[in-house]
Amino acid sequence: MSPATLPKPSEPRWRRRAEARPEEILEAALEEFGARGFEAARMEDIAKRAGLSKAAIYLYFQSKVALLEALIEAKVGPLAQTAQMIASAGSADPLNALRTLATAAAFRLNDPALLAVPRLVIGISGRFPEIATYYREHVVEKARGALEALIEGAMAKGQIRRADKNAIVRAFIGPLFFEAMWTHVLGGETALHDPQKLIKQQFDVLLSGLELRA
Amino acid sequence: MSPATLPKPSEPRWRRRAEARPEEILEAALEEFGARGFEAARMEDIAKRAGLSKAAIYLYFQSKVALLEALIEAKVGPLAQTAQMIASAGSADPLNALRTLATAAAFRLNDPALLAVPRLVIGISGRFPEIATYYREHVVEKARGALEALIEGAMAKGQIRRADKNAIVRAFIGPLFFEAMWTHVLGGETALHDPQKLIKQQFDVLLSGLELRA
Amino acid sequence: MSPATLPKPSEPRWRRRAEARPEEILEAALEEFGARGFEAARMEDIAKRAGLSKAAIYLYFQSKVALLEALIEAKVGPLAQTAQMIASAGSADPLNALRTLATAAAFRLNDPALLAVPRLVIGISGRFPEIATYYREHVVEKARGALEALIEGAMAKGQIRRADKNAIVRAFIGPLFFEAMWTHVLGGETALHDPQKLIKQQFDVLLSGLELRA
Amino acid sequence: MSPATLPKPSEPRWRRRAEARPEEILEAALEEFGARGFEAARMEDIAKRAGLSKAAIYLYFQSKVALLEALIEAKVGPLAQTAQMIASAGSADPLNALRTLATAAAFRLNDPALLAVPRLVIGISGRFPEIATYYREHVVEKARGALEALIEGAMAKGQIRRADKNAIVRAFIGPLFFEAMWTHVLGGETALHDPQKLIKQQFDVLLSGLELRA
DNA sequence: CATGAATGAGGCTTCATTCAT
DNA sequence: TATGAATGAAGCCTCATTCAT
Repeated sequence: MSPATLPKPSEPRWRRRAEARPEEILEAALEEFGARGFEAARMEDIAKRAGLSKAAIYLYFQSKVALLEALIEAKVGPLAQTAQMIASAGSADPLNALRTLATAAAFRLNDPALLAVPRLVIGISGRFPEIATYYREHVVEKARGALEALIEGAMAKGQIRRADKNAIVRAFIGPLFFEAMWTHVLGGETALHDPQKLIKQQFDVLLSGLELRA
Repeated sequence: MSPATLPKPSEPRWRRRAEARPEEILEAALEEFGARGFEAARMEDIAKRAGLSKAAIYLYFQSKVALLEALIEAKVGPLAQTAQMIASAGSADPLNALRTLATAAAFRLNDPALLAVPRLVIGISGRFPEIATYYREHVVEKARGALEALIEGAMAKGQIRRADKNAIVRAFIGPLFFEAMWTHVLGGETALHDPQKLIKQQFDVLLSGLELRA
Repeated sequence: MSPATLPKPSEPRWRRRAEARPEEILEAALEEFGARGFEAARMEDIAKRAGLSKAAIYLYFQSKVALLEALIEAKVGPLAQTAQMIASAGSADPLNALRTLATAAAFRLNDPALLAVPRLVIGISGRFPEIATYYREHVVEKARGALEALIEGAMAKGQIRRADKNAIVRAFIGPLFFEAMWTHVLGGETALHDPQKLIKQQFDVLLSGLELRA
Repeated sequence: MSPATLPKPSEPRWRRRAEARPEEILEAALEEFGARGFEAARMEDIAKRAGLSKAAIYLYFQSKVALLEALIEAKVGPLAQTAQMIASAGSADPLNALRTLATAAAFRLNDPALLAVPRLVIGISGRFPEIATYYREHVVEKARGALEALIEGAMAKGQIRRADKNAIVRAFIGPLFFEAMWTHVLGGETALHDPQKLIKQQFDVLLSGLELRA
C-alpha cells in the first residue's frame, strides 16, 4: 500500500488527542491531587483518569513534582488575568464593581473544583514553600492588588470613606475564603447555597461601616 | 532515715518518662505532620524527634492514622474549653470582650505552631473527611458558637445594631483566618507582626458599620 | 526476505516471559513455601528464585496470602482431574485398577515435591482453615470418591467381598500417606524406594482379607 | 500482722506457681504453636496464656526455638514410655492387645490437642529437620517398634499368619493417622466420633486377611 | 523472680520512575 | 507517541529479644 492512500499523514487523527494530552493530564492531576492530596495521589490513578498509561505521563512531565508545578502554573494564569480585567473594568463605578465581583466570587466558590487548588497549595505548603509563595505572588497578591485598586477608586470617588486599605481587602476576602473552607473543606453547612444573600449580608455588615456619614 | 525523705515509691522517677511519652510523641507528630504534611511525614522522624525508636511509637499509638487522630483530638480539647470560657466571661461587656478576644487571637496567630493544626486538617481533608468534620464540629463550630453568644449579647445590650449574626461572625473570623494563612502558610508579609494595629484596623472597618446610629 | 520467515508479530518473543510469569512465580513459591513453610518464606526469596524483583510479584498476585491461595488452587486442579479419570478408567477390572493406581501413587510419592503441597496445607491449617478445607474438598474428597467408586465396582463384580467402604478407602490411602510423611517429612528410611514391593506387601496384607472365601 | 500468721513462709504460695511455670509455659506454647504454627505464634500470646509477661518466658527458655525444642521434648517422653509399656503388657494375648491399643488410640485421636504436636512437627519439618527427625526417632519409631513387637508376638503365638511386619504396622497406623489428619487438620467429617466402630471396621477389613486359614 | 518499656532487624507492600518494544 | 513490564527505594508495622528497675 502506497503512503499516498493514507489520509493526511502530515496531520494524522491521533495527533489531535496527543496535542490535547498535557491539558488532559493536568485536569486529571488536579482532580486526584485535589481529592487525595499531593502525596497520596498516585500517578497511576492520574494516568487512568487522563486515559493513558502511567509511563505516558512522563512523556509530558518530568516527574510528579514537575506535574504539580505545571498544574499550579496552569491554574494561576487565568486567575491573574481575571483579576487584572476586573480592576480596570471597575473604574466607572468601583463600589458597584466590588459588589458584582463579590457576588461572582460567591457563586464560583460554590464549585468545589475551584477550591481544589488553594486547598492543595495549603496542603503542600510545608513541603514546597516555593510553590506556596509562587501561588501567593501570582494569585493572591494579584487579587489583592486588583481589589485595592477598586477600593482606592471607590474612596477616590467618595463612594466609601477613607480607611486602611489593607484592612478593607482582608474584610472582603476573608469572610468568603472562610466560608468556602468551612463548606467545601470542613464539610459544614453553609450560607454559600444562597450566594446572593450571603453577599448581601456581608456587604450589609461591612459596607455600612464604610459609607460616608453625613 | 525517715521515710518522709524518700521519694514516693508509688511514683518512681523512671516512670516519669513513660508517662510523658504519649504527649511527647504527639508534640513531635505535630511538628512533623505540620512541616511535611501527613503523608510525607515519616514515623521514623517523629520517633527521632520524640527521642525514641520507631517501634516505640507503636506502644502508644496503633498506627500512623491513629496518631493523627489522637493528635487532632488532643489539640481540640483545650481550644473548645477556651471558647466556652470566653463566651461566658464576656457577659458584662460583650463588645469589649470581642475586642479583647480578637486581639488575643491576633497575638496567638503569630505563633506558626498554632496554625499547624488547621493547616494539617485542610491538607488531609480530602483523604480523611471525618477528621475534617470532627475538627469543624469540635473547634470551629464551638468557636462560632462562642462568638455568636458574644455578638448576641452585644446586640441585646444595644452595643451594636442588629444584623445577621452569621455574617458578623464570618466578618470576625474570616479576616484573621485569611491573614494567618496568608502569612504562615503562603509566606506573605503581613500585618500580623503588629496584632494590636491589625485588630484596630479591622474593628475600625467592621464595627463602625455595626454601631448604633442616631 | 519472505514474510513467512518472520516470527508471528501477534506473539512477540518478549511476551513469552511475561505470560509465563505467574506459573514461574507459583513454582518458586511452592519451593519456598514447601521448604520453609508459609510464614518463614520470604517474598524476596520467591522473587529471586522466579528470576524477578520482589515488587514484580505484586503485578501478578495481590499479596502473600493470595499467592498461597493461588498456589493451592493451581496444584489442586490437575489432581482432581486425575482422580476423575482413574475412577472411570477402571470400570472393566476395578481390582486391577486399584493395584495399578496404588503402584503409580507409590512411585509418585517418591517425588518430594509432590508432598510439598499436603505438607504445606497441614502446616497452615491452623491459620487458614478455609484453605485446608478447600484442599480437602477438592483433592482428598475427590480422591476418596474415586477410590470408593473403584471399590464399589470391585465389590459389585465380586472381586472382593463386601465390607465397609469407608474403612477400605482408609486402608488404602492411610498406609501410603503415612509412609510418605514418614519418609519425606520426618526423614525416615522407607520402603518407598521400592514402590513395587511396597504395594505388593500392602495388597498382600490388605486384599487377602477382602478376598472372597469359598 | 505478725509473720507467724502467714502460712509457711519457707514455702510461700507464689513459689508453687513459679515452680510450675515452665510447664505452664510449655502448655501455653503448645496451644499457640498448635493453633497458629510456630512462626505465626507470638511470644506475647504465649506469655498471656501462661499468665506472665513476655520477658518472663526468657527466664525459663533461651529463645523461641528453644521453647519449641523443649516443647517437643516434653511431649515426647510420655509417649515413648507408653509405647514401651504397651509392648510388654501385651505379651499374653498380643492380638487382643493390638485391638485394645487401637481402640484406645482411636479414642485419643478424638482429642485435637493430641494432634497438635504431630501437626506442628509436620509444619516445621522444613525449617527444623532435626526436630522432625528427633520426633520420628523418639515417637514414631518407638511406636513402630512397640507395634512390631506385638505383631511379632501375635505371629509367634499363631494368632495371625506370617506376613511382612513393616506392611502390617503401616496398615495399623496409617488409617488412623489419615483419619486423624482428615478430621482435625482438614476439617472433614469423620468416622472418629465413633471410635469403637471405626476400629471394628478397620480390624474387620485388616485382620481378616491376617487370620489363619484352615 | 518479674515486668513494663524499649529497640533493632526484618518483612510486606507501595509507588515513582525507567526500559524495551 | 505509547505502553506493559519491571524495579529500587522507601515506608509502615511487627516481633523476638533485652534492659532497667
